[in-house]
Amino acid sequence: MDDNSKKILIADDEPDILEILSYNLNKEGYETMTAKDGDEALHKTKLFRPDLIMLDVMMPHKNGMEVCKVLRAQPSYQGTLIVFLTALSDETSHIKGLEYGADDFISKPVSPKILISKVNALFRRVQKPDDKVLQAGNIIIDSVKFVVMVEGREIILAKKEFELLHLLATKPGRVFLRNEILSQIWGTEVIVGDRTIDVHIRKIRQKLGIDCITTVKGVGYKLVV
Amino acid sequence: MDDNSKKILIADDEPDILEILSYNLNKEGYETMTAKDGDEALHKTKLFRPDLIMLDVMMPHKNGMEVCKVLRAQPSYQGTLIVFLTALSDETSHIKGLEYGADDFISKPVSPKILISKVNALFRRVQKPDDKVLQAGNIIIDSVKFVVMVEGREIILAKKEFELLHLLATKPGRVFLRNEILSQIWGTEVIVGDRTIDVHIRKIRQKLGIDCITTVKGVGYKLVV
DNA sequence: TTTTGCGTAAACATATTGTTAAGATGGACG
DNA sequence: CGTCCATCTTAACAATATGTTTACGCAAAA
Repeated sequence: MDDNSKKILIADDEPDILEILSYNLNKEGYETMTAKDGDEALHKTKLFRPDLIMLDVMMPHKNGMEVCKVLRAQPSYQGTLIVFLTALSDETSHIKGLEYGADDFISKPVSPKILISKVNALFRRVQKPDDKVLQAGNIIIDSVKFVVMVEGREIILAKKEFELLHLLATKPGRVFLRNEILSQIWGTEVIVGDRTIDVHIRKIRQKLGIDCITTVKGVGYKLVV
Repeated sequence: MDDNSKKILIADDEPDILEILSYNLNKEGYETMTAKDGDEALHKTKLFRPDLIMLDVMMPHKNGMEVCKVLRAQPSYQGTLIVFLTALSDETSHIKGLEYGADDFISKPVSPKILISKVNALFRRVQKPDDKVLQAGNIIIDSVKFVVMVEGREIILAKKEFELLHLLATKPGRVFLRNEILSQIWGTEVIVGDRTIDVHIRKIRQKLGIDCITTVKGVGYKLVV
């Protein structure tokens, strides 16, 4: 954080937006680069490995959602922060964006103050070490004791089940793509069938007794609070 | 170094303060969690049972003094350490804080050095002199006499068995990974087979006669209370 | 309608641990 | 110095929990 050599890629088809954003981020000490469409964004992401990517929702050659989906499906970019640039009114984009694994939204027209505070907050959040005790709603996940507490009951999960629930609980409400889950829990070398995740999800639902994991068809799973 | 794993709750409405404090405390080996106002502090205190609570005097939804007063009124939190975060000049807070049962004060802006030394000092002060005798549930482990008491019976364990049980009893409920157990009891140079741990666990279970050690498959063992 | 994606249960495969007994080691002691 | 004895470790096998696949059903989307 003191060495603000964080790299930020900004993708938007309007040159004015690119300029305003990079001007303000540069002033704050961030290193920026720009792309004018989705394909260029993907290409430059591979090249420069930015720490944060700001994607305009509406862009030529792959819109923001598509770029996000492509990136999130690859293990190497799952730690990368992704922020969407949306029109102020656009509510549906927020919902869809979360499903695809966005970390935040910035609405246009952009206020420099909000921009900076959001970006700073995101980086702050990321570098925090993983908590040993997670809480999401009335579920407490204790990695130290290796138990899950639900409504006072103490529930024992098998290892994979525990890991899966723990992953979802790191970002409650956010959807995790099936690819993301696979690479986080099984790693990239191991290859397991599609039904495997379902079965584990089912066991978790069964053992917890409450309906806390929601299926987002065609996308993945998320923990609801 | 010394494996503290003491839990510290930090309550402040300024994110920057939370970040600075938890960063420094984490680096020192403490486990931290945060709250952004008084109500959240109380809630998380009940949930996570921290060993020390750092309260900003000025917070939304119950200020530090109020939180302190609530906690001190309950017997279960009288052993909990409470520290106030105050502005440097604020003399009256010190006096009032002492009346409410504060254990120390840390003035903002916070110096990491002072922070760490104060926190360490507080824990040193409350540390029990007799950790030669551990108790977990109805099991008493006496490192001086080298015996274990279970339900009045005096049981003699072999050296390795004793060390293993003692290790588990230092943190009842916590899961110890097999690797952890190996490095703690056998050290890093010695290499023993996987079954060795199992056999010792078995002997302990057999000798104690009660089922106090739980297997967490794929992870390790823990002592239940 | 056809296709796609997910839920479910049972069968199957695997990994991890429990158990037992048999060497290996080293100290105590005559 | 040799014997006894407790402890530690290992190997072999049994038992079980866990993980994965298969097969099939259902519902919603194309």
